[in-house]
Amino acid sequence: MSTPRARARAQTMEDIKRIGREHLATHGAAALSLRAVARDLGVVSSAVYRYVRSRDELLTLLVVDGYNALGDAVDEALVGAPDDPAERLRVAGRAVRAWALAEPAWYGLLFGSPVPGYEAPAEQTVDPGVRVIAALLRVFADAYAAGRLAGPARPVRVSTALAGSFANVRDEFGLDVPDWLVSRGVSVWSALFGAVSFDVFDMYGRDTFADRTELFELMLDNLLDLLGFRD
Amino acid sequence: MSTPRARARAQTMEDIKRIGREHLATHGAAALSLRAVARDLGVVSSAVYRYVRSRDELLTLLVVDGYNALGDAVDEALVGAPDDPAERLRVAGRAVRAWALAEPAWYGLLFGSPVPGYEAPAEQTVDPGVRVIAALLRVFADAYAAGRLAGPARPVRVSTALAGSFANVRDEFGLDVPDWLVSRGVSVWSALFGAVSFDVFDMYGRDTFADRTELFELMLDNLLDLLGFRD
DNA sequence: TGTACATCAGTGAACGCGCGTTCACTGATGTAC
DNA sequence: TGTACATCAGTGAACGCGCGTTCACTGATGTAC
Repeated sequence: MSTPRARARAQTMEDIKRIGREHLATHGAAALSLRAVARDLGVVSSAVYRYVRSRDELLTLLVVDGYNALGDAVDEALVGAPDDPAERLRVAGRAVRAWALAEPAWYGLLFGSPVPGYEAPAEQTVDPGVRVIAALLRVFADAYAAGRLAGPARPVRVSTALAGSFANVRDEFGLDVPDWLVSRGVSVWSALFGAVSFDVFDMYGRDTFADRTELFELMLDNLLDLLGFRD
Repeated sequence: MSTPRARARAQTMEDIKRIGREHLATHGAAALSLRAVARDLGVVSSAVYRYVRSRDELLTLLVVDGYNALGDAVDEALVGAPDDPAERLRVAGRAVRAWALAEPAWYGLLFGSPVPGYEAPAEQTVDPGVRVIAALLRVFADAYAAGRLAGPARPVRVSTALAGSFANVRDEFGLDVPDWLVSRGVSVWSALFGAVSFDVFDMYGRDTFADRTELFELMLDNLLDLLGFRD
């Protein structure tokens, strides 16, 4: 089907992205350099331009691949998970953390400080970037539909403008959940990534907590409470 | 008291740090360059070495100043805040967010992806770095002492190792609070910074939420619930 | 099946640029007597 | 108060380095007839 040339090309493309990822880890996103990638690829620097239009385009490829790798990790973890929504939420959270700890630099490219002078093009990055929150929202909606969640003691008041945003979210993801759950869901989402970032970026002191995995499990317990799971 | 020369030196030092902060904003931490700072200072590049031993030392100065600026912002906000612990927690959270939005690059230096090839020296950065969580823990302990918090429905089980870490935290900050509150407190802490990072680093889509300040207020409500505030 | 042509991967030189850091120096400011 | 010396801010040249990107090119691979 494909010619040898086409296969070689695909292989080289993969090599470039792999080397790019390695450089992310050793030198950081800001220092990602096509010349250095070319060196590791064993090729003269201008040759890389046959594959990638510019340094920024390579960054975008890595961003898109990264969101997809993370999305795959979460989706795969959920495929093997039990039906219980509480447990599925834990499984998804653990998958995010495990992936981030395995690929700290790649995670940093996606969720760390923005790379100066580079803005990820929305057309290419939004869809993959939305996969994790989409998966989480599905779990939230399932928990709600199954009557597993206790609503707020006092009604959650949301302005018309923000209620409109919440309605858009519901539409986009095809959900049927109340505003209070959207509010809690967004909180759980950002809290989850906050905990993972603190862990990956080493914001707790080096040895403050003896067992960070256990600490994360406590965080998951707390997030389940926050979402409203009845015991 | 001080000689003109000493005063000029102090002024130049401040200028260097100010310019460094500006470069953080425009070019990012990884691209912070002593030559560029010298250029903006209107001085030949080698002159900067009279003030700063190396590029990394300048980074460390900015990190320390950053933690202190954030710590000051939180402390000052709390000075003017009411006694109610719930409100104090909100005030502290808003202060963190406001500072981060006003100084996104500086915030990114402190809480974003690590700068490749640079590690902040613990001796200088730990004390200032710990100020915000110290302030939060005091609020948590006050809320607990005032009987404002509901404990967990089911007991929180913590391994001996992690319980030891929790005990160390209690000692270090002179607190008298149960393990479940340390667990929730750490969660609130990382969740708060997760929400602020999502906001500052633009991880929500550009226009997903009509009013991010209001969204953050909902997050604060949720964090208060998570901590255990009775209504 | 063989040939002529088109496509394309990779080369090597060049462009103009910026970086951190060292060093010997000049000239102004500060200090001890 | 005046002078001799020490301190120190800033200069300018140099070191060796890496960067993104363009361009004309060679030679191998693929394709149309």
